[in-house]
Amino acid sequence: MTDRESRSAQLLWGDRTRAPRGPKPSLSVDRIVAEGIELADLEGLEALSMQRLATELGAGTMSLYRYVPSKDDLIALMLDAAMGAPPQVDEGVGWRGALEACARSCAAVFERHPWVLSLAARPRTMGPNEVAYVEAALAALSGTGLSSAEMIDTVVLLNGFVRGVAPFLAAERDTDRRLIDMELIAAHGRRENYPTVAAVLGELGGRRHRNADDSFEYGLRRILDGVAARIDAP
Amino acid sequence: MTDRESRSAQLLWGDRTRAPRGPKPSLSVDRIVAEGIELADLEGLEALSMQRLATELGAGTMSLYRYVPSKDDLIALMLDAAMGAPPQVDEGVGWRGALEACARSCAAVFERHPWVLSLAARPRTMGPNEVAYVEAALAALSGTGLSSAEMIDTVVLLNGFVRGVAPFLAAERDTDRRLIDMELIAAHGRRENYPTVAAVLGELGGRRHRNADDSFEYGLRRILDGVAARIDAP
DNA sequence: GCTAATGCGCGTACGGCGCACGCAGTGGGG
DNA sequence: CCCCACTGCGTGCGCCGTACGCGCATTAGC
Repeated sequence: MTDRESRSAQLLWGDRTRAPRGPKPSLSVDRIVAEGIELADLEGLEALSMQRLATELGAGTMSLYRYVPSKDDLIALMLDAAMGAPPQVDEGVGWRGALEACARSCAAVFERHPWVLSLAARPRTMGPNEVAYVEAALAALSGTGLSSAEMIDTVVLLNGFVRGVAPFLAAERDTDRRLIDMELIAAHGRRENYPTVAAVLGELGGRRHRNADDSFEYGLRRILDGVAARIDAP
Repeated sequence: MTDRESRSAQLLWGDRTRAPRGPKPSLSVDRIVAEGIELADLEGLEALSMQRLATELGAGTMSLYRYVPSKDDLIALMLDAAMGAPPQVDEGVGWRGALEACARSCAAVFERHPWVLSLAARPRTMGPNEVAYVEAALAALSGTGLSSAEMIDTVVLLNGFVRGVAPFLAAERDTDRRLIDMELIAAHGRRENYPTVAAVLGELGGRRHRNADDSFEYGLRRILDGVAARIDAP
């Protein structure tokens, strides 16, 4: 419980009621966080500075520090707020349907807020919404007969997959930016170092457009098939 | 082929021979990149500044820019260098053994160089080593009867899993830092919002230490099981 | 060996960053 | 009504990435 994390943890988990003494605040943590998310969505995390954010809010730069202890804490709040609550799962869809719903909802968040990815890639303390996602996934698995360790590992597996593929999906959706730039490789005479890549990409280039959703669904199905096999035959 | 990417692409993919005119350089791109990796390993990416790096190398800050066009380009070079070459795969281990070797080697890199994770989470242009990993994985799958699209999707799935799961593994290895801090949640009276999480974590807390390698192996097996099912029954 | 061309190390400077500090003013509780 | 907790925010500090250009080392061509 160091100072550094207790500050952001207090804001993440504590209530934000303040003593009604003194003048009314003209801003609020929620408004700052919301504006920060909007700015990060529009121009990326690197465009988010306290000065820029304050300007956007029509306030002085230092005024923000009345609400948020540091930029890092603000970003932690933005991360959890951007996640939002996990989806409501219909009864009767089974563990598989529930996990699919969680995974798809999570992937949708990463698509809407790409900057979340680089933040979620580092170890941190999860906020209420993030833990709620874990709760939903664990609850879905609680009747399957998996052990506690296996349940956690399954959630880790699924969450890891969604977070890991998101950059690939983003790259597949973006027709300009190529993760693997075969022209660049060929231009430097390295094409023969990667024969299989060249062959596979060449064959695919002839086909109609690569669909990022297909990649996601393919991976999701393989994972859930593997988990199902484990559940059915322990 | 914008200016911004052609610069780093040139360094990533081009040869680094220089005309032998003028005085001998006292540094080299490789030495700068290596020192940058060491610094990032020891103190994290946020401690890596050009001034700090130059001091570490016993050079003036601006001297680095004779070798590297910008900090971003340096980081791109560090990323690919930190990946290293993919593992040599023994003949006869089959597609499954080869993919396992790639996945484990990749995970080892992320454990040695945690800062790579936050970089790999954003869309970028892959370097020679990264593409070599893809080549190795695709080559392993080339005799399985999967279509080109399915081969790519499988590589994306596996790579996504390894990258997504790495932060969890790091958190499991770190006994202090908790991704889910149940004491913190309880301290704010939110424990009852997450009954399943509390139950599962409580049951696990009684057991001896959580092993990160177990989580990784569990996920890897489920994924490969799912892929095997697809290969055997198309 | 001389000269011109070239690449090198790096000092200086600029704009922007996060944020510590402290001041002036506001408005509710006693 | 007065006190003081609390507000917005101006100023200033240290650090950041890097554009620019100077002085010098080194080599190619003569």
